[in-house]
Amino acid sequence: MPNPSDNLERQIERRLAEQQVRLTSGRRVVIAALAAGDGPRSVAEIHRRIRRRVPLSSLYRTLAVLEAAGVIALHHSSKGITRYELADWLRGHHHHLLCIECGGVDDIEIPPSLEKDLRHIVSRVGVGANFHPTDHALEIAGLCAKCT
Amino acid sequence: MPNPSDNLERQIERRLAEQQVRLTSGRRVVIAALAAGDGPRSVAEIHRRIRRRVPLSSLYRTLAVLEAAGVIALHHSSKGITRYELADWLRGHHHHLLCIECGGVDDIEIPPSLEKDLRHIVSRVGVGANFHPTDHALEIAGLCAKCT
DNA sequence: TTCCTTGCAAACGATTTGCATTGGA
DNA sequence: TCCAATGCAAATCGTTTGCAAGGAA
Repeated sequence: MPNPSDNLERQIERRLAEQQVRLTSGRRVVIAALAAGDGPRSVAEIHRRIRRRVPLSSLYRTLAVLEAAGVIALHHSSKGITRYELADWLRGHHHHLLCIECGGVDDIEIPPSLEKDLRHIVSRVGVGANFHPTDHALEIAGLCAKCT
Repeated sequence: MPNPSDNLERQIERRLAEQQVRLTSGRRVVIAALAAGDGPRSVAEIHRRIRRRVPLSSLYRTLAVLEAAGVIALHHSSKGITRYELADWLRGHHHHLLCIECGGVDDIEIPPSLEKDLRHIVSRVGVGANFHPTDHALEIAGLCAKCT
């Protein structure tokens, strides 16, 4: 039985090969840590999760390489903390829930009908502002289930 | 004829007085710099704009105080740059346009009907995710008029 | 072999803090 | 007056880089 994350890894392998970027063991470790999460992770969180098997400097370089290759994407949230997550084409278009109590960030996929409405809003705003939208993100702040 | 920014300053004075926070000359300078902009400003931009009359360390402290008092709000955008702007209750609820070419960030107010649709989406997403929304932000990335 | 990648340590830029001084309510 | 706010310099934090050593094509 095919494991969906096997498939994910194969997609990433193909992408990196196309871009002539080597998939080394350290890079695999970092990708696995990001794939395991259900939201964007900070560099410090990734570092902790992989139990420091990849030194910080290499971790930063790895993240930069993967971002340039389009495998992961940056997310900017509270307190100037930079977070990374798998790119949309790997994990699907989604939005974020930011808890104002615990500071956590979670991914959320919204139903197609709502996503359609949202795209409609974005395109109308773009026309009105003489701006050409290529992407959008809805960030919802509030209290998560745990902190309610 | 009353100047709208006089009114703004009075609102801020009242708010700070309520919170027993002193409105010193340095803080006035910083607030004026933020009120003059039409989008969130980075610390470096503010520092330049006030011609270094407030040293960096004091500027950081001032921004922290104003944020705690609810007069200004943080905004997180590309490259881990932290930006500040007047709080929503002072400048009205709005969203952001992020240019992927020049890195600029601009404020945009969207028409009430679209804002209503957006609130509707947010509340439906919240219910579905067992999350209690208190605020939302639509960040639209793309090409600004200048960079098209 | 030939580059690319890694690890370490040092460098860097942004932000924070300690402390003595100044200034506002 | 009296405590909060300021300015400076030093400390700290997250991130980047130079360089020599290790590893994959």
